Amino acid sequence: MLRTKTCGELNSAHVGQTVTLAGWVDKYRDHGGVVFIDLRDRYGITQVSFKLDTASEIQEIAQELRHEDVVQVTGEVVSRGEGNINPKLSTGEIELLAKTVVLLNKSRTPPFEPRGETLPNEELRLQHRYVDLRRPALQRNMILRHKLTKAVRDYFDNLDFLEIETPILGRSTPEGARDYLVPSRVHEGSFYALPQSPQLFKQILMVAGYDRYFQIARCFRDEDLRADRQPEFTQIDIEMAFVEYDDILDTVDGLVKAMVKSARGIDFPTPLPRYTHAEVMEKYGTDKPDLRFDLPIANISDLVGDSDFGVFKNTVEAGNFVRGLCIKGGADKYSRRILDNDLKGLVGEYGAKGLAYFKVTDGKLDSSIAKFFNDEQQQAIIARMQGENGDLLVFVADTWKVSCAALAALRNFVGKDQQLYDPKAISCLWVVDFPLFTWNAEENRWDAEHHPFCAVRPEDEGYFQTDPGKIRAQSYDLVCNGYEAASGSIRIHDPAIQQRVFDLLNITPDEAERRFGFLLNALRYGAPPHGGIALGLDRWVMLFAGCDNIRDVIAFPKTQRASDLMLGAPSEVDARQLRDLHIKLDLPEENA
RNA sequence: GGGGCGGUAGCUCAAUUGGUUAGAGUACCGGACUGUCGAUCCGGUGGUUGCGGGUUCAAGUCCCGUCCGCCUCGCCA
Repeated sequence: MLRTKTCGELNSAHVGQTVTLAGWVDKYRDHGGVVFIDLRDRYGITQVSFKLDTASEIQEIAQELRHEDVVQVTGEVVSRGEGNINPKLSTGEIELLAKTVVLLNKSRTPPFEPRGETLPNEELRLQHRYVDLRRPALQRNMILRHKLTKAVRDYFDNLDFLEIETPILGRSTPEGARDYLVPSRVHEGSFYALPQSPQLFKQILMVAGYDRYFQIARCFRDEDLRADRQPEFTQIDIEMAFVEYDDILDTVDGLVKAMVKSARGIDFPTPLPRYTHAEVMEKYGTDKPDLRFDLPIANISDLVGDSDFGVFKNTVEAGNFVRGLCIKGGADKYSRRILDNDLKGLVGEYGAKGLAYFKVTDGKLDSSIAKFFNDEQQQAIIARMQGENGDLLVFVADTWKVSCAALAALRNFVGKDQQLYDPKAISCLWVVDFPLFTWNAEENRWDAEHHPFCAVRPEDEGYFQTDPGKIRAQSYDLVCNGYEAASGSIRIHDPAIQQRVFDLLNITPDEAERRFGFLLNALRYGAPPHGGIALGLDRWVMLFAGCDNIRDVIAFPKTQRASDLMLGAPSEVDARQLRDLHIKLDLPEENA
C-alpha cells in the first residue's frame, strides 16, 4: 500500500504516530519558510506542513506542488496547538509534518477545481467527469447510492429473495418505448434490443418457480431525456409469486422504510398512504402529486355554469371543467403582470387558453371579471375554495385533461415559489386503481395504461363488454415528492383473461403469439399467480440526496441528446464493422 | 418535432444606445514571505467573444443559419 492512513481519519489521538498519506493537492499555501498542503482523498482533507528546516529536496518538491497533483507524504502527526486549529475540518486539530514526499503524478492545470464554490457549466463537468467526480458533493451522492443498493440487497436477502440477472441482449417488442437496437453479426439483418425493463423475464422466472426475485437492473429507453430521465437507468426490479395485491405493497413499504433508514437514519412511518387514481386526479390533477404540501384543486364547474362570465359558462356547457387553486395569502404575492404573463404562460404550456383569477377582499371576489358573478355565486365560489381575505383564487376553464395538467403544473410552481414545504422532506404515497385502458382519441382505439399483462380487478371484469374505460387494473404506483418512484402490478396468469385484454387492444392471437409468444407459452406451463414492481433507483438516490437532476447521482451520465461528452459516444464506426454487420448507412443529405 | 434560457481569458462573470486598445475575480507563470487554512503582498502571461454568413463607417452587442449544453411540451406501455 502506498498509504497507511486516509486523509479523513487522523485526529489528536494519532499525535506522535508516523503515517503515510496519499492523495490529491486540494489547495496549497506557500509561505516561503513553510508550505501548507491540503491533501484530499475521498475520506477527507488533512493539512500537511513542509518546513524550511527539513531536507531541501522536500522543500523543493513542496513548493512545486499545484492543484490536483498526486502525492505521497510520510511524516509525523502533530498537534496544531491552540489558535491554529481549523474547526472546518474533521482533522483540523492535527496536521502531518512531512518527513518525505513523493510526487506520484503531476497534474495538468485542471479545467476546474473540485473544491471550487462556483460550479462550472455542466458541459465542462461532463467532459472532465474524473475531475467532477472528485467534488465532495458528487462523492457523497455515489456513497449514498452504494449505501442504498446495499440496504436494498440486505432487505431482500433477509426476506429470502434471490437476485437473478437477466439478459441485456434481448428481443424487440413494439410495445412501449423506442428500443435501443444491437445488430447481430451472426444473424444477418437481425437485431437484439436492450431491455426497457426485465418485465417479461421476471414473469417467466415466476413460472420457473423462483418465487421471490429481485434485481438491480439496468434498463434502456431511446426516448427524449428530462432532468429525471436518462437513456440508461437503474431499476430495483421485484417480482413475487403466490402473492396478492397487498403483499407487494407491504413488501415495498418495508423496502422504503429500509432505504429511508439507510439514507436518513430515521424510522419512516409505514404503511404509506394509499390514494386512488381518481382521487389524486381530482384533487391534484396528476397521478404523481407532490404531497409535501397540500394546495388541493377544487372544482367549481357546478357553481359557474349559469354565471354571466362567458368563458366559464361555455366551458361548462361544453361538458368541460372550471377548476382552480386557492393560494393562501396570495393576493399581494402575485401581481397582475405576473399573473397575466408568467402564470398564464405556465398554464399555456399545458394547453390552457387562459388563467382567471380573483383576490378575496372583504369577503368578496375582487377582479376585473368579478362583475360577472352575483353575490350568491361569489359566496359559493369562496366557500368551495375555502378562501379567506387576502387569498388568491386562480382558475383554468378547459377539458378535464388540460385542467389537470395545467393546474398540476401551477400547483407545483406555487408550492416551490411560496416555499410551502421543507425541500428535504420525503413524502410518499401509493396511487392505486389505475384504469386498465385509456381511450386514444387520435387513433380511435384503447391503449394499455400500464402494460397489457396487468391483472384486472375481478369485480370489474363485467366492464369488458360494456365500458372498458371503467376497468380498474390491479396496478400501483409509488409516488415520492412528485416523482413516479415505483410502478407495478399483479399480472395476468390466466390465458383467457389475457386474450380478452389483447382483444380489446386489437392484438390478434396471431400477433400476440408473434410478439409475446414466449411469455404466453410460459404462462401455459403452470404459471403461479404473481405480481411485482420496479423502483427507479436513480430517482430514489436523487430524492435522498436532495438534488433535482438525475445526472448528479450517476457516475457517467449522458447529456440531453444522449451523448457521453467524456467518451465522445455515440461515434461513427469503421466501414469494416458495418460491413461485418451488413449495415449500409442512409443518412439525410445534410449529414452525408 | 415545438417552446424557452445560455455559450466572452483555463474557470466564474462584466462590457451603457452598435462606438477608443473587450475588463474584473480566480487559476496559471515569476518574485517576496516560518503558521496559513478563501493566506498575503508585488509583477506578468493569457481572447477565433461557440462556428458560418449578413447589415453597418463601426458588431461581443443587430439579422439569418448552424453546433453544443440546460429546462420544458410532445414522447417515455
